[in-house]
Amino acid sequence: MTTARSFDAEAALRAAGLRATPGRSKILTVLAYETHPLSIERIRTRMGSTLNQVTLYRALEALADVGIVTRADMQHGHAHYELSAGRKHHHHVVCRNCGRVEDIEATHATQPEREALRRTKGFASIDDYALEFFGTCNRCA
Amino acid sequence: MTTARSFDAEAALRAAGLRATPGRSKILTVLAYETHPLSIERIRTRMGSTLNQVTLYRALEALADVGIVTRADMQHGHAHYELSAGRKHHHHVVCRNCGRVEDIEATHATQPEREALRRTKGFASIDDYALEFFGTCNRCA
DNA sequence: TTCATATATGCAAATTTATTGCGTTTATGT
DNA sequence: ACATAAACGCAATAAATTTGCATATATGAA
Repeated sequence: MTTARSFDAEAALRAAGLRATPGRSKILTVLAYETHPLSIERIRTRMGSTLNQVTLYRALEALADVGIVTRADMQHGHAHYELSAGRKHHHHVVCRNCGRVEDIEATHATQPEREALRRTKGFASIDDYALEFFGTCNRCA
Repeated sequence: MTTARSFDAEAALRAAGLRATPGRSKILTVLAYETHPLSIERIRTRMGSTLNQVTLYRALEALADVGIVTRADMQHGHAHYELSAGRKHHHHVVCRNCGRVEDIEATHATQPEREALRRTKGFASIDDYALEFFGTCNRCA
């Protein structure tokens, strides 16, 4: 399994056909130490904010396009990203009150993408899915 | 089952403790005729754009708070809303290329919220979830 | 190792999406 | 028909994201 410490950002980038620039490597290193999806703002501060805002947006878009990171929506009004490479697909539980996020393992025995594809009429392929739960965390309850 | 034609917007509003204003009723009527989540922009144009932008945002927030509508994220960079009152929980399949959306019925035998709650450590309750699939539609394939 | 070049970055500006404050209007219960 | 809390509209602002273009750099080939 890919752990935070052993994650090789540059290798992942090159394997995906992207250039291994310092900025992108730093982004991935930051994300590799996190267990939750981070907002762009957070990624920025964790990086030390050397990378230009626009570049950060573009880098995350590129990383998402090749599947190294995944974009998640926590209904907070802005995008969140997390490392997907080397991680098991998992779901998020989001506190409606304070925004706290907890990961839970994927619960499905079967691949939900397959099941979903069988049920659609107009789709040729389904390659990913996002599952978010919403509720109240213990601290807010 | 609640169909588009029979949906009583004013009754739904009052039952939820909200005032039945023309603007809100119109929003719900618009949504009732749709099978997909609509962007705020779309809702606005479908309404005939009499309602102020800010009021529209606030109305949708209020409607989402009481559960009449549901907010969905199609990874398009802005919020989408659909009527939830009277509809079965369902999922969305989103085309990454053109944005086309197709609904599919909920596939789970058990309530996923329950399963999720059992698996969390820090949550007191989970009352909703969102499941979106991403892929390529036939037309774009 | 140097070089050519597609790729990535940075800056400034613009756009899109969403929010706030506040005074006025209106739906609703009495 | 009245009082009043809830909604609304307007103007301004904030937050999130994107675009165009000039410069810099990672990478493969010579």
